[in-house]
Amino acid sequence: MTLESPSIIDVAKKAGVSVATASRVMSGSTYPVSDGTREKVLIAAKELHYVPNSLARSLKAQRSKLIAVLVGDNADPYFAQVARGVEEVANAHGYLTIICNTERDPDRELSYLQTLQDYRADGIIFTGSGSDETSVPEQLEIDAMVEKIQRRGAAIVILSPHSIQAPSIQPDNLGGAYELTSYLISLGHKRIAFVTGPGNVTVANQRLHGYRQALTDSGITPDDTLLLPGNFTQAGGERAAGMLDQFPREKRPTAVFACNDETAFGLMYGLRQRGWRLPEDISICGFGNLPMARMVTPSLTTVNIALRELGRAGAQKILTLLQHQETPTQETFPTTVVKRASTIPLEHTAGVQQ
Amino acid sequence: MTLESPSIIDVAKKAGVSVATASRVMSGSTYPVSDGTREKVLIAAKELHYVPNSLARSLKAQRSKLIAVLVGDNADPYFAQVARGVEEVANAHGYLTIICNTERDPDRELSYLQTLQDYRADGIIFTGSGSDETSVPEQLEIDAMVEKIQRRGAAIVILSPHSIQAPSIQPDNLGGAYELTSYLISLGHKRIAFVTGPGNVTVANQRLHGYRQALTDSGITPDDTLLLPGNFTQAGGERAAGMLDQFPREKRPTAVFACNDETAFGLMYGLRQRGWRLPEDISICGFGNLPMARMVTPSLTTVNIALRELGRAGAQKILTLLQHQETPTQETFPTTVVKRASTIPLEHTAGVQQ
DNA sequence: TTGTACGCGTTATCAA
DNA sequence: TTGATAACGCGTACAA
Repeated sequence: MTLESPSIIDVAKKAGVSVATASRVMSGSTYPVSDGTREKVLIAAKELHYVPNSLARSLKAQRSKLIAVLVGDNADPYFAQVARGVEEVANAHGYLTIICNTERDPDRELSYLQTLQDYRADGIIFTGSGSDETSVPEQLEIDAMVEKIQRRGAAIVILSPHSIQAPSIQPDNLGGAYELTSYLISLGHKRIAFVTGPGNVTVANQRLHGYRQALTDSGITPDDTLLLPGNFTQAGGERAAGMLDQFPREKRPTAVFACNDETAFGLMYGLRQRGWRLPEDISICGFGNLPMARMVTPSLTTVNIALRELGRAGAQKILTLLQHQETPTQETFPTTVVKRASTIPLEHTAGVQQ
Repeated sequence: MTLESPSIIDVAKKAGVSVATASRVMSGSTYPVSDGTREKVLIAAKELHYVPNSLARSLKAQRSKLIAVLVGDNADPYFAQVARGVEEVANAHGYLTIICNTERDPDRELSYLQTLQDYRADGIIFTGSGSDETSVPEQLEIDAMVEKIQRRGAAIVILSPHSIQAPSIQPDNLGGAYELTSYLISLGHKRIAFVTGPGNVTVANQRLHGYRQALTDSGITPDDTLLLPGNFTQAGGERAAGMLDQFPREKRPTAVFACNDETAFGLMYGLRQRGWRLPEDISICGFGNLPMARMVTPSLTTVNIALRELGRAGAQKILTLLQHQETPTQETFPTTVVKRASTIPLEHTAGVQQ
């Protein structure tokens, strides 16, 4: 019983060959090794239960076989799905996946970038922490860090709008929001409220723009009193429900576009708590098509983003970049409207004179 | 502009000291260094934007500052919450968190253990992949691998029943299920169905035992025709709904205990699809208290497990073990019944003669 | 086809 | 208090 794990030296000794030869066999080098020798080494390795030390290997090779995914919160279903996709592809190619919860805090983001540089992470995937504020004090440092990481040869990919410069795959937030709003309009709705995202997160603003554009294109003037502040959380949705409940009856919107599903869930819950009937009293829709969107009552109309697939695509792009192969700098990821029971025609909405 | 990141040699050169001295300053060693020299090194390091190479450091120190969490699927809210807690504590102590999706497949579990051994992961947290079958062919290999990892000095902690030998923190599944079932009984229910978990996953069986025990203790004979097969997923819950719908009216249960929340969500959805009214036609409860449990309609009665806190506790235990400090081998993690709207007294249930 | 010997970036041991 | 050097385990020029 060996207390220490055996090194390649032990394998070489046991096989009666040099370390170089043993290494060539174990590392799957293309270097020629005679079949007999190869066999001996493999047997020795098996008998010793030899496991190569990835740390040493990485140190030597200047690459770690680590891929990190930076998310706001891995317990948020949106990020969880993306991370799952990343891990799938990473694992299939022999990479480990590191999870980094930034809590949308630039300080934490920067701190993680430092650490990932320390570990010589081969790939870093940003998802969903991008803010409009190009003027956050940390931005300069983050940019510098990113550049440094890229110079080292690591690959960076962003899966949502972000101020940094890197290849990206972006869900079509604007298009999805436009289509979804158009759908509401096609149902007859004109007074459509919008629950915003946190502060100046770009994704949320893209959806807001899509919403506005669709209204304008249909000859409806966007009404800013119908903009309710949210923050991508259920709690934010519940607060919006409270505000909605305060509207004078004649000014009430007949539909609400919550800028993500979580918000829509909270909104539905909050409205029902206050005695509203859904969808009779108001149509509601979200964005993201989380697994629960189908399950809630009424089932939620929303915009589908194939999140797991997005994660997979992101990881693939990292791998492609690491192989110095060509890949588009900017890719758009399609979104599609999913029509369900939470949105109904205006004429079926309660309190609407036919 | 340097293309390569500077090493400690560069720092030493620039500061005009030896590598040893530079290292002593940078690594925060307790070794005495004169203030002047220390200053010089720190300035040089700052100017060069020196970042220590964690790989080399780990290789030398024989520890990686990596903590891995093995989960069935990180997109499952249960695991996502636990992983979040792990990451919080890990990050606060300078560790990176690696996510490993085993898909409950022993082969993948084994493969990941190998890789984690390669990387000299300092801590490994198992959560929720434990099965009753001690006879899976891989079990022997997994046991051997685990022992090897522990011999190396790495810490292993399990957060759910698992066949391997390691310190554990176990949610009180049996107690929670017992209490929850007792609550249903106190509402007057006698015909209580149970939707099981996948195959022979121990967690699910613990909950089943709690359910049975509570029935027996109340003088109700458990009826195996009320056991519906599930698999911890929404789809499983939907299937169970189909089976429930087939029951002859007089044999219908008046309440269902779904052995996790996901299953309960699917069950509620499936029943409603078939025209059932909830909770009037049947009381439903789950297990886990996921964030969505409160938001569904009707809000779900369930058993709370402080999952994020469980993850935190697991990571803490890892840290404690790594410092060779005392920590209980077996800890129980409390669970509490959360009463909500999805369960009602028997006499309020439709079709029940008063 | 095989072996020798060095370097990857740190830290620890020893000597000065 | 400081410096030279070995070691961690691996891969690879270069030599044989």
